[in-house]
Amino acid sequence: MPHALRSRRKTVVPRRARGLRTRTAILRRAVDLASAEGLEGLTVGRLADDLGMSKSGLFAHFGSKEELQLATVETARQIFIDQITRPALSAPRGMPRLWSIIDRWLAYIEEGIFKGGCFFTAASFEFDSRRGPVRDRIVAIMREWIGVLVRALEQAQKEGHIATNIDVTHLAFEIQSIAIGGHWASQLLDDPESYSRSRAVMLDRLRGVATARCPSLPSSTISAQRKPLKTFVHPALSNR
Amino acid sequence: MPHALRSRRKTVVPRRARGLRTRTAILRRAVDLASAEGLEGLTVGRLADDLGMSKSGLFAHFGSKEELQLATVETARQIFIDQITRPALSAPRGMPRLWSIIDRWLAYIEEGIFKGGCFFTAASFEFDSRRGPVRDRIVAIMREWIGVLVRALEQAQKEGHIATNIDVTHLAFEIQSIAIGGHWASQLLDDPESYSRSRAVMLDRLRGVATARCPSLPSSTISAQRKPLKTFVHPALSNR
DNA sequence: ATAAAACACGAACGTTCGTGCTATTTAAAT
DNA sequence: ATTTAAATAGCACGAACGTTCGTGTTTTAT
Repeated sequence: MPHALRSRRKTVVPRRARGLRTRTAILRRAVDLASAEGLEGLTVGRLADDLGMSKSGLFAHFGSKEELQLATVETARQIFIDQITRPALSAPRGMPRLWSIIDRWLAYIEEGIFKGGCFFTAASFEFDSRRGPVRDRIVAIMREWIGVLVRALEQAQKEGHIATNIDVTHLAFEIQSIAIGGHWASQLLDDPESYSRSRAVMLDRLRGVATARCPSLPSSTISAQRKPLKTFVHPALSNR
Repeated sequence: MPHALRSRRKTVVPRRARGLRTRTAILRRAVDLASAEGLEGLTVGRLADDLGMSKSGLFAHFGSKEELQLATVETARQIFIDQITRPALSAPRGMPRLWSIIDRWLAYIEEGIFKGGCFFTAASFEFDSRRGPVRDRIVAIMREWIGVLVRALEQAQKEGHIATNIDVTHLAFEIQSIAIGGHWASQLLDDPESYSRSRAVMLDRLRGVATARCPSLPSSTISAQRKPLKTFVHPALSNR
Protein backbone atom coordinates (compact mmCIF):
# COMPACT_ATOMS: atom_id res chain seq x y z
CA MET A 1 0.00 0.00 0.00
CA PRO A 2 2.70 2.50 -0.86
CA HIS A 3 0.34 4.74 -2.77
CA ALA A 4 -2.23 4.96 -0.04
CA LEU A 5 0.42 5.98 2.40
CA ARG A 6 1.45 9.06 0.50
CA SER A 7 1.28 11.67 3.20
CA ARG A 8 -0.10 14.91 1.81
CA ARG A 9 -0.27 16.92 4.96
CA LYS A 10 -3.04 19.43 4.97
CA THR A 11 -2.48 23.03 5.89
CA VAL A 12 -1.39 23.58 9.42
CA VAL A 13 -3.68 26.28 10.67
CA PRO A 14 -1.93 28.38 13.26
CA ARG A 15 -3.84 28.92 16.47
CA ARG A 16 -1.73 31.51 18.16
CA ALA A 17 -1.20 35.12 17.23
CA ARG A 18 2.48 35.00 16.37
CA GLY A 19 2.13 32.14 13.93
CA LEU A 20 -0.70 33.87 12.17
CA ARG A 21 1.33 37.04 11.85
CA THR A 22 4.31 35.31 10.25
CA ARG A 23 1.99 33.28 8.05
CA THR A 24 0.41 36.49 6.81
CA ALA A 25 3.82 38.03 6.20
CA ILE A 26 4.93 34.94 4.30
CA LEU A 27 1.88 34.98 2.06
CA ARG A 28 2.09 38.68 1.34
CA ARG A 29 5.65 38.19 0.15
CA ALA A 30 4.71 34.99 -1.65
CA VAL A 31 2.09 36.74 -3.77
CA ASP A 32 4.59 39.38 -4.74
CA LEU A 33 7.27 36.86 -5.62
CA ALA A 34 4.88 34.53 -7.43
CA SER A 35 3.50 37.31 -9.62
CA ALA A 36 7.02 37.87 -10.91
CA GLU A 37 8.57 34.43 -10.89
CA GLY A 38 5.51 32.21 -11.06
CA LEU A 39 3.93 29.93 -8.50
CA GLU A 40 6.42 27.22 -9.35
CA GLY A 41 9.43 29.50 -9.51
CA LEU A 42 8.50 30.51 -6.00
CA THR A 43 10.70 28.13 -4.04
CA VAL A 44 10.52 27.50 -0.33
CA GLY A 45 14.18 28.28 0.18
CA ARG A 46 14.06 31.50 -1.79
CA LEU A 47 11.00 32.68 0.07
CA ALA A 48 12.55 31.80 3.42
CA ASP A 49 15.77 33.62 2.61
CA ASP A 50 13.78 36.63 1.51
CA LEU A 51 12.05 36.76 4.88
CA GLY A 52 15.14 35.93 6.90
CA MET A 53 13.84 32.65 8.22
CA SER A 54 14.65 28.99 7.79
CA LYS A 55 13.23 26.76 5.10
CA SER A 56 11.83 24.30 7.58
CA GLY A 57 10.34 26.98 9.78
CA LEU A 58 8.50 28.46 6.86
CA PHE A 59 7.55 25.10 5.47
CA ALA A 60 5.92 24.03 8.73
CA HIS A 61 3.26 26.68 8.21
CA PHE A 62 1.90 24.91 5.17
CA GLY A 63 2.90 21.26 5.22
CA SER A 64 3.47 21.04 1.51
CA LYS A 65 4.40 23.25 -1.38
CA GLU A 66 1.00 22.72 -2.92
CA GLU A 67 -0.69 24.06 0.19
CA LEU A 68 1.62 27.05 0.08
CA GLN A 69 0.62 27.68 -3.51
CA LEU A 70 -3.05 27.34 -2.71
CA ALA A 71 -2.75 29.74 0.21
CA THR A 72 -0.88 32.18 -2.02
CA VAL A 73 -3.62 32.03 -4.64
CA GLU A 74 -6.21 32.65 -1.95
CA THR A 75 -4.29 35.64 -0.66
CA ALA A 76 -4.02 37.12 -4.14
CA ARG A 77 -7.76 36.68 -4.62
CA GLN A 78 -8.46 38.51 -1.39
CA ILE A 79 -6.24 41.41 -2.42
CA PHE A 80 -7.98 41.51 -5.78
CA ILE A 81 -11.39 41.64 -4.15
CA ASP A 82 -10.35 44.28 -1.64
CA GLN A 83 -8.71 46.50 -4.23
CA ILE A 84 -11.04 46.12 -7.18
CA THR A 85 -14.25 44.18 -6.93
CA ARG A 86 -15.61 45.40 -3.62
CA PRO A 87 -14.82 49.13 -3.94
CA ALA A 88 -16.33 49.12 -7.41
CA LEU A 89 -19.66 48.14 -5.89
CA SER A 90 -20.01 51.66 -4.54
CA ALA A 91 -20.33 53.01 -8.07
CA PRO A 92 -23.88 53.25 -9.45
CA ARG A 93 -25.16 50.26 -11.34
CA GLY A 94 -24.63 49.95 -15.06
CA MET A 95 -21.86 51.53 -17.08
CA PRO A 96 -20.34 53.54 -14.19
CA ARG A 97 -19.86 50.41 -12.12
CA LEU A 98 -18.51 48.50 -15.09
CA TRP A 99 -16.02 51.21 -15.81
CA SER A 100 -15.09 51.41 -12.17
CA ILE A 101 -14.18 47.72 -12.21
CA ILE A 102 -12.11 48.07 -15.38
CA ASP A 103 -10.45 51.27 -14.27
CA ARG A 104 -9.48 49.87 -10.88
CA TRP A 105 -8.19 46.73 -12.54
CA LEU A 106 -5.95 48.78 -14.82
CA ALA A 107 -4.83 51.07 -12.04
CA TYR A 108 -3.97 48.18 -9.76
CA ILE A 109 -1.55 46.73 -12.25
CA GLU A 110 -0.31 50.04 -13.54
CA GLU A 111 0.84 51.15 -10.12
CA GLY A 112 2.62 47.87 -9.74
CA ILE A 113 1.00 46.43 -6.63
CA PHE A 114 2.67 43.23 -7.69
CA LYS A 115 6.06 43.24 -9.30
CA GLY A 116 5.20 40.86 -12.09
CA GLY A 117 2.02 42.47 -13.34
CA CYS A 118 -1.33 40.81 -12.75
CA PHE A 119 -0.95 37.79 -10.51
CA PHE A 120 -3.82 35.86 -12.05
CA THR A 121 -2.83 36.50 -15.63
CA ALA A 122 0.57 35.07 -14.87
CA ALA A 123 -0.88 32.17 -12.91
CA SER A 124 -3.39 31.43 -15.65
CA PHE A 125 -0.76 30.85 -18.27
CA GLU A 126 1.56 29.04 -15.91
CA PHE A 127 -1.05 26.46 -14.95
CA ASP A 128 -3.10 26.30 -18.12
CA SER A 129 -1.72 22.90 -19.05
CA ARG A 130 -1.31 21.28 -15.67
CA ARG A 131 -3.58 19.33 -13.38
CA GLY A 132 -4.35 19.36 -9.73
CA PRO A 133 -5.95 21.49 -7.07
CA VAL A 134 -3.94 24.63 -7.79
CA ARG A 135 -5.01 24.77 -11.40
CA ASP A 136 -8.59 23.97 -10.43
CA ARG A 137 -8.64 26.85 -7.98
CA ILE A 138 -7.22 29.28 -10.52
CA VAL A 139 -9.80 28.21 -13.07
CA ALA A 140 -12.59 28.70 -10.54
CA ILE A 141 -11.37 32.18 -9.64
CA MET A 142 -11.10 33.15 -13.29
CA ARG A 143 -14.66 31.98 -13.94
CA GLU A 144 -15.66 34.03 -10.95
CA TRP A 145 -13.96 37.04 -12.48
CA ILE A 146 -15.54 36.58 -15.89
CA GLY A 147 -18.83 36.24 -14.06
CA VAL A 148 -18.30 39.63 -12.45
CA LEU A 149 -17.68 41.19 -15.84
CA VAL A 150 -20.64 39.51 -17.52
CA ARG A 151 -23.05 40.52 -14.80
CA ALA A 152 -21.81 44.09 -14.74
CA LEU A 153 -22.42 44.17 -18.49
CA GLU A 154 -25.88 42.66 -18.14
CA GLN A 155 -26.78 45.29 -15.57
CA ALA A 156 -25.49 48.01 -17.85
CA GLN A 157 -27.68 46.59 -20.58
CA LYS A 158 -30.67 46.39 -18.26
CA GLU A 159 -30.12 50.00 -17.20
CA GLY A 160 -30.20 50.95 -20.84
CA HIS A 161 -26.58 52.05 -20.98
CA ILE A 162 -25.59 49.45 -23.54
CA ALA A 163 -27.44 48.70 -26.77
CA THR A 164 -29.66 45.63 -26.53
CA ASN A 165 -28.27 43.97 -29.64
CA ILE A 166 -24.86 43.57 -28.04
CA ASP A 167 -23.69 40.11 -27.01
CA VAL A 168 -22.40 40.68 -23.50
CA THR A 169 -20.55 37.38 -23.47
CA HIS A 170 -18.50 38.47 -26.45
CA LEU A 171 -17.94 41.87 -24.93
CA ALA A 172 -16.79 40.40 -21.62
CA PHE A 173 -14.40 38.20 -23.56
CA GLU A 174 -13.08 41.24 -25.42
CA ILE A 175 -12.54 43.20 -22.22
CA GLN A 176 -10.72 40.33 -20.58
CA SER A 177 -8.62 39.83 -23.71
CA ILE A 178 -7.57 43.46 -23.86
CA ALA A 179 -6.63 43.36 -20.19
CA ILE A 180 -4.47 40.30 -20.76
CA GLY A 181 -3.05 41.95 -23.86
CA GLY A 182 -2.07 44.91 -21.73
CA HIS A 183 -0.21 42.63 -19.37
CA TRP A 184 1.48 41.00 -22.35
CA ALA A 185 2.68 44.24 -23.93
CA SER A 186 3.78 45.68 -20.63
CA GLN A 187 5.60 42.67 -19.20
CA LEU A 188 7.04 41.19 -22.35
CA LEU A 189 7.62 44.15 -24.64
CA ASP A 190 8.36 46.59 -21.81
CA ASP A 191 5.91 48.94 -23.44
CA PRO A 192 5.25 51.87 -21.09
CA GLU A 193 2.20 52.92 -23.13
CA SER A 194 0.70 49.50 -22.66
CA TYR A 195 -1.90 50.15 -20.02
CA SER A 196 -2.95 53.55 -21.28
CA ARG A 197 -3.45 51.88 -24.63
CA SER A 198 -5.57 49.18 -23.01
CA ARG A 199 -7.59 51.87 -21.29
CA ALA A 200 -8.07 53.81 -24.52
CA VAL A 201 -9.05 50.74 -26.50
CA MET A 202 -11.58 49.65 -23.91
CA LEU A 203 -13.06 53.14 -23.70
CA ASP A 204 -13.37 53.24 -27.46
CA ARG A 205 -15.07 49.88 -27.47
CA LEU A 206 -17.50 50.82 -24.71
CA ARG A 207 -18.38 54.10 -26.40
CA GLY A 208 -19.19 52.12 -29.49
CA VAL A 209 -21.85 50.12 -27.67
CA ALA A 210 -23.12 52.86 -25.36
CA THR A 211 -26.60 54.32 -25.82
CA ALA A 212 -27.58 57.97 -25.57
CA ARG A 213 -28.85 57.33 -22.05
CA CYS A 214 -25.45 56.13 -20.90
CA PRO A 215 -23.69 58.37 -18.35
CA SER A 216 -20.60 59.89 -19.92
CA LEU A 217 -17.41 57.90 -19.87
CA PRO A 218 -14.08 59.54 -19.10
CA SER A 219 -12.21 61.02 -22.03
CA SER A 220 -9.21 59.05 -23.19
CA THR A 221 -6.59 61.67 -22.48
CA ILE A 222 -3.10 60.48 -23.17
CA SER A 223 -4.13 58.02 -25.77
CA ALA A 224 -5.29 60.67 -28.20
CA GLN A 225 -1.81 61.02 -29.60
CA ARG A 226 -0.92 57.99 -31.65
CA LYS A 227 2.25 56.23 -30.72
CA PRO A 228 3.32 53.27 -32.80
CA LEU A 229 4.28 49.98 -31.20
CA LYS A 230 7.95 49.27 -31.54
CA THR A 231 8.28 46.50 -34.07
CA PHE A 232 10.89 44.78 -36.11
CA VAL A 233 10.31 43.18 -39.46
CA HIS A 234 12.52 40.48 -40.82
CA PRO A 235 13.28 41.05 -44.52
CA ALA A 236 12.01 37.60 -45.42
CA LEU A 237 8.63 38.47 -44.00
CA SER A 238 8.27 41.72 -45.85
CA ASN A 239 4.76 41.57 -47.24
CA ARG A 240 5.03 44.60 -49.50
CA MET B 1 38.30 33.64 -12.14
CA PRO B 2 35.45 31.21 -11.61
CA HIS B 3 32.98 33.34 -13.50
CA ALA B 4 35.11 33.76 -16.55
CA LEU B 5 35.57 30.03 -16.78
CA ARG B 6 31.90 29.26 -17.07
CA SER B 7 31.82 27.30 -20.27
CA ARG B 8 28.78 28.15 -22.36
CA ARG B 9 29.29 25.88 -25.28
CA LYS B 10 27.80 27.11 -28.47
CA THR B 11 25.57 24.99 -30.63
CA VAL B 12 27.22 21.99 -32.15
CA VAL B 13 26.20 22.01 -35.76
CA PRO B 14 26.03 18.46 -37.08
CA ARG B 15 27.91 17.80 -40.29
CA ARG B 16 26.62 14.39 -41.19
CA ALA B 17 23.19 13.57 -42.49
CA ARG B 18 22.18 11.35 -39.59
CA GLY B 19 23.00 13.94 -36.97
CA LEU B 20 20.99 16.53 -38.76
CA ARG B 21 18.05 14.18 -39.04
CA THR B 22 17.99 13.37 -35.33
CA ARG B 23 18.50 17.02 -34.50
CA THR B 24 15.47 17.89 -36.57
CA ALA B 25 13.47 15.14 -34.92
CA ILE B 26 14.51 16.35 -31.49
CA LEU B 27 13.47 19.91 -32.23
CA ARG B 28 10.14 18.94 -33.72
CA ARG B 29 9.32 17.03 -30.55
CA ALA B 30 10.76 19.81 -28.40
CA VAL B 31 8.42 22.41 -29.87
CA ASP B 32 5.47 20.16 -29.21
CA LEU B 33 6.50 19.44 -25.65
CA ALA B 34 7.44 23.03 -24.90
CA SER B 35 4.13 24.37 -26.11
CA ALA B 36 2.43 22.22 -23.48
CA GLU B 37 4.88 22.17 -20.60
CA GLY B 38 6.86 25.31 -21.23
CA LEU B 39 10.42 25.88 -22.37
CA GLU B 40 11.66 25.35 -18.85
CA GLY B 41 9.45 22.36 -18.11
CA LEU B 42 11.02 20.81 -21.18
CA THR B 43 13.83 18.83 -19.57
CA VAL B 44 16.66 17.11 -21.34
CA GLY B 45 15.95 13.77 -19.73
CA ARG B 46 12.25 13.87 -20.48
CA LEU B 47 12.88 14.78 -24.09
CA ALA B 48 15.47 12.05 -24.47
CA ASP B 49 13.18 9.40 -22.97
CA ASP B 50 10.42 10.54 -25.27
CA LEU B 51 12.64 9.97 -28.29
CA GLY B 52 14.17 6.77 -26.99
CA MET B 53 17.68 8.10 -26.71
CA SER B 54 20.09 8.94 -23.94
CA LYS B 55 20.30 12.27 -22.15
CA SER B 56 23.91 12.78 -23.05
CA GLY B 57 23.38 11.75 -26.66
CA LEU B 58 20.66 14.29 -27.07
CA PHE B 59 22.51 16.90 -25.07
CA ALA B 60 25.55 16.68 -27.30
CA HIS B 61 23.51 18.14 -30.14
CA PHE B 62 23.16 21.46 -28.39
CA GLY B 63 25.84 21.88 -25.76
CA SER B 64 23.62 23.62 -23.28
CA LYS B 65 20.00 23.79 -22.31
CA GLU B 66 19.84 27.41 -23.34
CA GLU B 67 20.97 26.51 -26.85
CA LEU B 68 18.32 23.82 -26.96
CA GLN B 69 15.70 26.38 -25.98
CA LEU B 70 16.92 28.86 -28.56
CA ALA B 71 16.87 26.21 -31.27
CA THR B 72 13.39 25.21 -30.19
CA VAL B 73 12.18 28.80 -30.42
CA GLU B 74 13.73 29.11 -33.86
CA THR B 75 12.01 25.93 -35.00
CA ALA B 76 8.66 27.15 -33.75
CA ARG B 77 9.15 30.42 -35.61
CA GLN B 78 9.89 28.57 -38.81
CA ILE B 79 6.75 26.48 -38.45
CA PHE B 80 4.75 29.65 -37.77
CA ILE B 81 6.11 31.31 -40.88
CA ASP B 82 5.54 28.25 -43.05
CA GLN B 83 2.01 27.71 -41.83
CA ILE B 84 0.75 31.26 -41.49
CA THR B 85 2.79 34.22 -42.59
CA ARG B 86 4.11 33.01 -45.90
CA PRO B 87 0.96 31.36 -47.29
CA ALA B 88 -1.04 34.45 -46.35
CA LEU B 89 1.10 36.48 -48.73
CA SER B 90 -0.70 34.84 -51.65
CA ALA B 91 -3.92 36.60 -50.68
CA PRO B 92 -4.51 40.01 -52.30
CA ARG B 93 -3.25 43.02 -50.43
CA GLY B 94 -5.46 44.75 -47.89
CA MET B 95 -8.27 43.22 -45.93
CA PRO B 96 -8.16 39.82 -47.65
CA ARG B 97 -4.54 39.33 -46.75
CA LEU B 98 -5.11 40.57 -43.22
CA TRP B 99 -7.97 38.17 -42.75
CA SER B 100 -5.93 35.37 -44.27
CA ILE B 101 -3.27 35.92 -41.62
CA ILE B 102 -5.78 35.96 -38.78
CA ASP B 103 -7.73 33.03 -40.11
CA ARG B 104 -4.67 30.88 -40.56
CA TRP B 105 -3.47 31.81 -37.11
CA LEU B 106 -6.76 30.70 -35.58
CA ALA B 107 -6.90 27.55 -37.65
CA TYR B 108 -3.37 26.60 -36.76
CA ILE B 109 -4.12 26.59 -33.06
CA GLU B 110 -7.63 25.26 -33.41
CA GLU B 111 -6.47 22.12 -35.15
CA GLY B 112 -3.93 21.66 -32.43
CA ILE B 113 -0.67 21.65 -34.34
CA PHE B 114 0.91 21.99 -30.93
CA LYS B 115 -0.54 20.27 -27.92
CA GLY B 116 -0.38 23.28 -25.64
CA GLY B 117 -2.01 25.87 -27.86
CA CYS B 118 0.07 28.65 -29.38
CA PHE B 119 3.75 28.11 -28.70
CA PHE B 120 4.61 31.80 -28.62
CA THR B 121 1.74 32.82 -26.40
CA ALA B 122 2.88 30.25 -23.86
CA ALA B 123 6.52 31.25 -24.25
CA SER B 124 5.67 34.94 -23.94
CA PHE B 125 4.14 34.56 -20.53
CA GLU B 126 6.72 32.09 -19.35
CA PHE B 127 9.63 34.41 -20.10
CA ASP B 128 8.01 37.79 -19.57
CA SER B 129 9.84 38.36 -16.31
CA ARG B 130 13.17 36.73 -17.01
CA ARG B 131 16.37 37.85 -18.62
CA GLY B 132 18.75 36.41 -21.12
CA PRO B 133 19.01 35.45 -24.76
CA VAL B 134 15.90 33.27 -24.83
CA ARG B 135 13.66 36.03 -23.60
CA ASP B 136 15.32 38.48 -25.96
CA ARG B 137 14.67 36.22 -28.92
CA ILE B 138 11.04 35.73 -27.97
CA VAL B 139 10.57 39.48 -27.62
CA ALA B 140 12.14 40.04 -31.03
CA ILE B 141 9.88 37.46 -32.66
CA MET B 142 6.80 38.95 -31.05
CA ARG B 143 7.74 42.42 -32.30
CA GLU B 144 8.19 40.86 -35.69
CA TRP B 145 4.71 39.40 -35.45
CA ILE B 146 3.10 42.66 -34.32
CA GLY B 147 4.93 44.28 -37.22
CA VAL B 148 3.30 41.86 -39.63
CA LEU B 149 -0.12 42.75 -38.25
CA VAL B 150 0.48 46.50 -38.29
CA ARG B 151 1.73 46.50 -41.84
CA ALA B 152 -1.12 44.35 -43.06
CA LEU B 153 -3.46 46.86 -41.46
CA GLU B 154 -1.64 49.80 -43.00
CA GLN B 155 -1.92 48.22 -46.40
CA ALA B 156 -5.62 47.61 -45.86
CA GLN B 157 -5.97 51.26 -44.99
CA LYS B 158 -3.98 52.32 -48.03
CA GLU B 159 -6.14 50.13 -50.26
CA GLY B 160 -9.15 51.90 -48.85
CA HIS B 161 -10.51 48.85 -47.08
CA ILE B 162 -10.28 50.36 -43.63
CA ALA B 163 -11.50 53.81 -42.63
CA THR B 164 -8.72 56.38 -42.47
CA ASN B 165 -9.57 57.60 -38.98
CA ILE B 166 -8.71 54.22 -37.47
CA ASP B 167 -5.56 53.90 -35.39
CA VAL B 168 -3.94 50.78 -36.79
CA THR B 169 -1.65 50.43 -33.81
CA HIS B 170 -4.62 50.16 -31.50
CA LEU B 171 -6.34 47.77 -33.84
CA ALA B 172 -3.27 45.53 -34.10
CA PHE B 173 -3.12 45.50 -30.34
CA GLU B 174 -6.78 44.52 -30.17
CA ILE B 175 -6.33 41.68 -32.64
CA GLN B 176 -3.33 40.33 -30.80
CA SER B 177 -5.19 40.63 -27.50
CA ILE B 178 -8.18 38.70 -28.76
CA ALA B 179 -5.92 36.00 -30.10
CA ILE B 180 -4.21 35.66 -26.74
CA GLY B 181 -7.61 35.75 -25.07
CA GLY B 182 -8.67 32.84 -27.24
CA HIS B 183 -5.66 30.87 -26.10
CA TRP B 184 -6.50 31.74 -22.51
CA ALA B 185 -10.13 30.64 -22.69
CA SER B 186 -9.28 27.50 -24.58
CA GLN B 187 -6.31 26.31 -22.54
CA LEU B 188 -7.34 27.43 -19.10
CA LEU B 189 -11.13 27.27 -19.13
CA ASP B 190 -11.30 24.34 -21.55
CA ASP B 191 -13.81 26.34 -23.51
CA PRO B 192 -14.51 24.59 -26.83
CA GLU B 193 -16.20 27.70 -28.22
CA SER B 194 -13.09 29.72 -27.52
CA TYR B 195 -11.60 30.04 -30.96
CA SER B 196 -14.86 30.41 -32.82
CA ARG B 197 -15.63 33.21 -30.39
CA SER B 198 -12.28 34.81 -31.12
CA ARG B 199 -13.01 34.53 -34.81
CA ALA B 200 -16.46 36.04 -34.43
CA VAL B 201 -15.23 38.90 -32.28
CA MET B 202 -12.44 39.75 -34.70
CA LEU B 203 -14.79 39.63 -37.66
CA ASP B 204 -17.20 41.91 -35.86
CA ARG B 205 -14.42 44.32 -35.08
CA LEU B 206 -13.08 44.34 -38.62
CA ARG B 207 -16.56 44.89 -40.08
CA GLY B 208 -16.87 47.87 -37.81
CA VAL B 209 -13.86 49.55 -39.37
CA ALA B 210 -14.34 48.35 -42.94
CA THR B 211 -15.30 50.78 -45.69
CA ALA B 212 -17.81 50.20 -48.48
CA ARG B 213 -14.94 49.44 -50.85
CA CYS B 214 -13.73 46.59 -48.68
CA PRO B 215 -14.05 43.11 -50.19
CA SER B 216 -16.60 41.10 -48.25
CA LEU B 217 -15.44 39.30 -45.14
CA PRO B 218 -16.64 35.77 -44.38
CA SER B 219 -19.85 35.47 -42.41
CA SER B 220 -19.43 34.46 -38.81
CA THR B 221 -21.30 31.20 -39.02
CA ILE B 222 -21.36 29.26 -35.81
CA SER B 223 -20.92 32.27 -33.65
CA ALA B 224 -24.32 33.70 -34.52
CA GLN B 225 -25.93 31.69 -31.76
CA ARG B 226 -25.04 33.15 -28.41
CA LYS B 227 -23.53 30.79 -25.94
CA PRO B 228 -22.70 32.09 -22.48
CA LEU B 229 -19.30 31.56 -20.92
CA LYS B 230 -19.44 29.16 -18.01
CA THR B 231 -18.95 31.22 -14.90
CA PHE B 232 -19.26 30.94 -11.19
CA VAL B 233 -20.10 33.77 -8.85
CA HIS B 234 -19.20 33.76 -5.23
CA PRO B 235 -22.07 35.04 -3.08
CA ALA B 236 -19.84 37.64 -1.45
CA LEU B 237 -19.16 39.14 -4.86
CA SER B 238 -22.76 39.37 -5.90
CA ASN B 239 -23.01 42.86 -7.30
CA ARG B 240 -26.78 42.99 -7.51
C1' DA C 1 6.11 28.83 38.57
C1' DT C 2 5.53 25.07 35.80
C1' DA C 3 3.69 22.22 32.16
C1' DA C 4 2.15 22.18 27.63
C1' DA C 5 1.68 23.78 23.21
C1' DA C 6 3.21 26.40 19.35
C1' DC C 7 6.90 27.97 16.77
C1' DA C 8 11.40 28.05 14.68
C1' DC C 9 15.86 26.09 13.46
C1' DG C 10 19.73 23.11 11.36
C1' DA C 11 20.96 19.07 9.33
C1' DA C 12 20.00 15.63 6.40
C1' DC C 13 17.23 12.73 3.09
C1' DG C 14 15.98 11.27 -1.71
C1' DT C 15 15.19 13.09 -6.22
C1' DT C 16 15.80 15.60 -10.31
C1' DC C 17 18.01 18.82 -12.88
C1' DG C 18 21.89 20.42 -16.19
C1' DT C 19 26.37 19.29 -17.38
C1' DG C 20 31.01 17.05 -18.20
C1' DC C 21 34.05 13.10 -19.19
C1' DT C 22 35.06 8.80 -21.37
C1' DA C 23 33.98 4.81 -23.94
C1' DT C 24 31.50 2.66 -27.56
C1' DT C 25 28.97 2.31 -31.72
C1' DT C 26 27.98 3.83 -36.43
C1' DA C 27 28.76 5.30 -41.02
C1' DA C 28 31.42 7.42 -44.40
C1' DA C 29 36.21 7.77 -46.68
C1' DT C 30 40.11 5.54 -48.09
C1' DA D 1 38.65 -4.05 -45.22
C1' DT D 2 40.60 -0.64 -42.57
C1' DT D 3 40.74 3.84 -40.87
C1' DT D 4 38.66 7.89 -38.94
C1' DA D 5 35.54 11.13 -37.26
C1' DA D 6 30.92 11.84 -35.98
C1' DA D 7 27.12 10.25 -33.19
C1' DT D 8 25.46 8.20 -29.24
C1' DA D 9 25.63 5.90 -24.71
C1' DG D 10 27.17 5.23 -19.84
C1' DC D 11 28.33 7.07 -15.69
C1' DA D 12 29.17 10.51 -12.27
C1' DC D 13 29.24 15.24 -10.49
C1' DG D 14 27.33 19.29 -7.93
C1' DA D 15 23.52 22.15 -7.07
C1' DA D 16 18.80 22.92 -5.97
C1' DC D 17 14.54 21.24 -4.98
C1' DG D 18 10.65 19.61 -1.52
C1' DT D 19 10.44 17.23 2.55
C1' DT D 20 11.34 14.98 7.21
C1' DC D 21 13.09 14.81 11.80
C1' DG D 22 15.00 15.84 16.22
C1' DT D 23 15.74 19.59 19.11
C1' DG D 24 15.77 24.04 21.02
C1' DT D 25 13.10 28.31 22.03
C1' DT D 26 9.24 31.10 22.84
C1' DT D 27 4.56 31.81 24.13
C1' DT D 28 0.36 30.60 26.39
C1' DA D 29 -2.46 28.17 29.89
C1' DT D 30 -2.83 26.47 34.38
